[in-house]
Amino acid sequence: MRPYNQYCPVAHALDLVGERWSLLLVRELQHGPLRYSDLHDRLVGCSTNVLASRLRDLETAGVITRRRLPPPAASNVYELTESGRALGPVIAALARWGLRTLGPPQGDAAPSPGWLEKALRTTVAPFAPSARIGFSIDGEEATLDAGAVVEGLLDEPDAVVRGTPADLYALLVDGDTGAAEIDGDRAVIEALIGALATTQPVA
Amino acid sequence: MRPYNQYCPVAHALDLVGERWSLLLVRELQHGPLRYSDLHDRLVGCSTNVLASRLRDLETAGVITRRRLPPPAASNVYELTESGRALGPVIAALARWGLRTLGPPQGDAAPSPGWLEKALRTTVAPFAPSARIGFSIDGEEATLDAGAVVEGLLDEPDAVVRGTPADLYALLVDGDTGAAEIDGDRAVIEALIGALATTQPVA
DNA sequence: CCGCATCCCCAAAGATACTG
DNA sequence: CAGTATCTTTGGGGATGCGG
Repeated sequence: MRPYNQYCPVAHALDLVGERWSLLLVRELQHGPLRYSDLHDRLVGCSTNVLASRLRDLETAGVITRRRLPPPAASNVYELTESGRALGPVIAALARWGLRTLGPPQGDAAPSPGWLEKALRTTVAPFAPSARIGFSIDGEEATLDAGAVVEGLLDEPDAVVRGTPADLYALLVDGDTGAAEIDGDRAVIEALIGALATTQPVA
Repeated sequence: MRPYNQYCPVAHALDLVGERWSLLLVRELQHGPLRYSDLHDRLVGCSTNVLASRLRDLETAGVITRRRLPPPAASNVYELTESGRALGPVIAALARWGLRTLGPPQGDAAPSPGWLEKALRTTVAPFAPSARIGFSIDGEEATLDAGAVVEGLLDEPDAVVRGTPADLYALLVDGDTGAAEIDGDRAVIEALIGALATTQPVA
């Protein structure tokens, strides 16, 4: 991309990660290293040449690293550098803003495995209260435990939320406590909703 | 821009403000409404057709509004909507990440009027301790007062920082307390540096 | 002047085929 | 699997024009 040529941290950041697909690529790598074809599968619509170009640019920018796995798994994986992981607050801020107008998930949406864990990690975890909240949504299970997200339902949660993706959206975005089934301490759920509703984040 | 077609808040946010110049345009409007030609002057390199296109798209997206000033100042101004103002955390997160690799300002840089106030507001204010810190940098004066930024030097500050833009950069980004001249309570300056450093590990 | 719309040109994105 | 090569299409940059 042609640089903006402005001495401004925002412009400089966009010089590095402002191109099309760049931040979505970083988003995919936030949950662990991936191979080229994994990335190509997840970034539907991103053609191979564009993906290769972005990987090169982001490596030059110091955001990602290419690493060759040791035999017998002789393949390359891409992973975030420390600088790339530092983009977490940027992704989270974008996610929270995007939620304002995203709208609830449509019924025919078939999310990919691990979607719940990733969704909680990027948009909810940075603002979560120090409680243990389990989620069982449409077959996926994850637990928000004092700001961290783990797979499955941990023992002795303060509360557990069950329902569909649309129920989860209604609960966390609209604050509609009637949609999902809530077991346990409803106060921690209210606290979570309140934390998400306040619009002064960035952790 | 062609949409990403992903049910993801990040992708949706980028569908709305991910195009070239969009976020820089929002950045310019963060400190008050501006006219078309004002924006064109500040976004050097953004051609007129692209600027007009972005303004239309952002208005459609509900991020900005066009308003006709009453006579005799019969001209249009553009200003952020509530949704546009909600992009503040996104801009701030990008700014903080961009600072990691931006580097100190070059000597021949002639910043625009009000740069200090804007810089403090976007990158420093969200993380400032509850103190009154004055800044007198290269003729510009501003005060950070319990998270708010005002023009000029307020009375009875806890501390005052004086120096060049490069000194300010060295102080706030590198944590180099030797560059700028610091009057008053150095502890609040240390607290500010600490608050900036905790969420922004400099490479 | 201010606020764009038009036109032209080139760079970048999308799609597909192909190769080590 | 991990890209490169090639082609087409879209979008941005720059200049100009033009009505209010």
